[in-house]
Amino acid sequence: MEKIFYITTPIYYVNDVPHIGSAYTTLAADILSRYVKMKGREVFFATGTDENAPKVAEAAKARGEDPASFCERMAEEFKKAWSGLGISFDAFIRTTEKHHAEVVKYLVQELKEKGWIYEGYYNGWYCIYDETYFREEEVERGLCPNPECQRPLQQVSERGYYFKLSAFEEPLLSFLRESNSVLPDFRQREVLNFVLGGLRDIYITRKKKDWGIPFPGDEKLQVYVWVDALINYLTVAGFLQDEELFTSLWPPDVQFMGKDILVRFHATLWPAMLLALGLPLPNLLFGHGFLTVKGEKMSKSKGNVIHPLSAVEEIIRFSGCERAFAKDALRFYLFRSTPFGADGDFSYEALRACYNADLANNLGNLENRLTTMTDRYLNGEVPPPPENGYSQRAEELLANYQQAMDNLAFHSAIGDALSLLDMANKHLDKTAPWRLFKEGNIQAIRRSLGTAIELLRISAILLQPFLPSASSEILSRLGFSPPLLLKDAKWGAFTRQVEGVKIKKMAPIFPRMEEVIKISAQEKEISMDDFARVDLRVGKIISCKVVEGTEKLYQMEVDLGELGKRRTVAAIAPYYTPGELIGKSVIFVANLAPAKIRGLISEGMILAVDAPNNVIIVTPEKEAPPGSKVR
RNA sequence: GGCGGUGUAGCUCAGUGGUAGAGCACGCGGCUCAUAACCGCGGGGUCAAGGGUUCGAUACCCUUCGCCGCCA
Repeated sequence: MEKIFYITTPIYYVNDVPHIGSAYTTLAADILSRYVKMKGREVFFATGTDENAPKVAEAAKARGEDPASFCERMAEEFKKAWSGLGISFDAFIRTTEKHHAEVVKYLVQELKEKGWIYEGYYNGWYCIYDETYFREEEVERGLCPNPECQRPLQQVSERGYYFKLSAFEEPLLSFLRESNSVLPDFRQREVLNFVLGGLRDIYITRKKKDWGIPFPGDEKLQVYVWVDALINYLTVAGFLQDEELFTSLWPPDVQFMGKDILVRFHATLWPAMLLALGLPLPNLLFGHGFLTVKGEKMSKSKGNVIHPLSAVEEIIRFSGCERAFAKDALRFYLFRSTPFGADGDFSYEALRACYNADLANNLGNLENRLTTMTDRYLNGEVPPPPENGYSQRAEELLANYQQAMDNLAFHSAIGDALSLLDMANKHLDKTAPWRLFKEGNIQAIRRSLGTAIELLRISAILLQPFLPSASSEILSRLGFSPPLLLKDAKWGAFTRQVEGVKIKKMAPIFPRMEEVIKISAQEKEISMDDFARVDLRVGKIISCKVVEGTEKLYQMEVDLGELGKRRTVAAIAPYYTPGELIGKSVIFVANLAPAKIRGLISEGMILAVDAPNNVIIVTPEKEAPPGSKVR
């Protein structure tokens, strides 16, 4: 039996909601998965969530939530996000699954028995916040070396266990020197340099907490989360549970990850663990780059984090395309605009440019003009592709595409597929079926459209991994039944159509995006127009009383002059008495959509300063008549 | 500090020992099947700077400067 092609993504830390970075990795895996399936091979694509870190429990407790149900909820968030992006995985592992803990304990025990784990003392520094240990030489003035942390460290000396990573330098080097063990090649060099610099044994236990996997044979300790996390790739493949599955999967064919966890973990600790266990090593580790936003690192503090699902919403909003195609557009943009492996930049401007140029003008418009002409000139009947000079060029591009895909050069594979569309557009211009129609030359029209449609058909097949829904739609509109395989992408290889199908003009799949200004408004800055939409007015509070059954809420009536009186509810009772408020002039948001608060209608909002432990009402510096505009 | 990479048209990037290319953007023209689309043409670059090798370098070597990454 042929080995099942096994693809993994890292498991994602549940403390964070799915962001564009994790989406990027998972999309890459989905793209490869679809490509391999297109080659007719069986694929197993696994992803999941990393839930055993102590911080996860802390985060849950901070929200007053039980860690288990917190993880449950977050794991669902991830699944929802992936399906919202059109990703279809074959397995989803959560490291809090019971079976995973069994696998981890079993393997740790095995490593101990084989002598790769030994007991020892850990002397050094520990950062409570980062949950990270540091060696003496890494630390200055007792502060955390992580530039974003820099908190005081604890000096620790504790008993625990080490994994003999240092024993694997030689075998690791021979693995890492293989030509395609690590990609991109520049990262392979980084990894090699790292290992050549010498490996230290790694401390693989932590003090036991009420969250995490206990260390076998020592109740006071638990397994370091990275050891636990890496083992997920074995668990999800059926290790110790489904031997048949496991033998048909192992080792992974491609393991995807961000560059940050390639060198130390996936290209070093992970293969060393496998070597120690006597298990085959992964065929390929791929460390892709990061996405920045307008050249800046994404971070919560900068407020520029892109959430993949909201990016899909934006695409829908600005183009009006269907949701399934918006999902396609996002993944297409991500892999079209940045060579896979390198760092990339995300911006809605670039997304729009890419969407319009490639998807609307090129692909979508070509499909549209071809279906229209087939409908009008040929009564909806798709002509077969004639043999001509295009077949050879199409074959060359197909070969380039395959080579690119096999090397995970998604960027250039997309380029090859798009070249076919260019050829089709040029061909139409040269042969001008609309002129042939006026001349009544139906045979020539059949040849012309037959050629262009075949180019589009092949291109749509090649684009299936990148545009799963749109490709499928295009092929269906042309009368084929997707999904088609790579072998169908040969010139004239697949002319079979759904019986008696009539091609008709349909609504554009990718309507153009026109609204540049609105898009920029989605980013950090808002335009003057956006600000002007807020109707700020001077208002005079004319009544104020506590909302029944609450301690903090006041219900007030505000006089807005020409706009009349408005009711509003505000949580300012701890800071002002009704007497202080009645008669006061305030700044009021007059065109806020009405909301119901505690069953009471609130028809606007009073502006107030959110000061530490205080709330301060904003008032005009001098008296102004109620209803005056504020700008 | 060590190692690796990179600096080419407004933007994103290809590229080769023989005096530069693509896509996007921009301008003009054509066409009308099409989503102001598509097709054609065009402007625009001392290929970071300096030196060397060579008949000849953007490409090879050295130095400097800028940026990035990995490690320490």
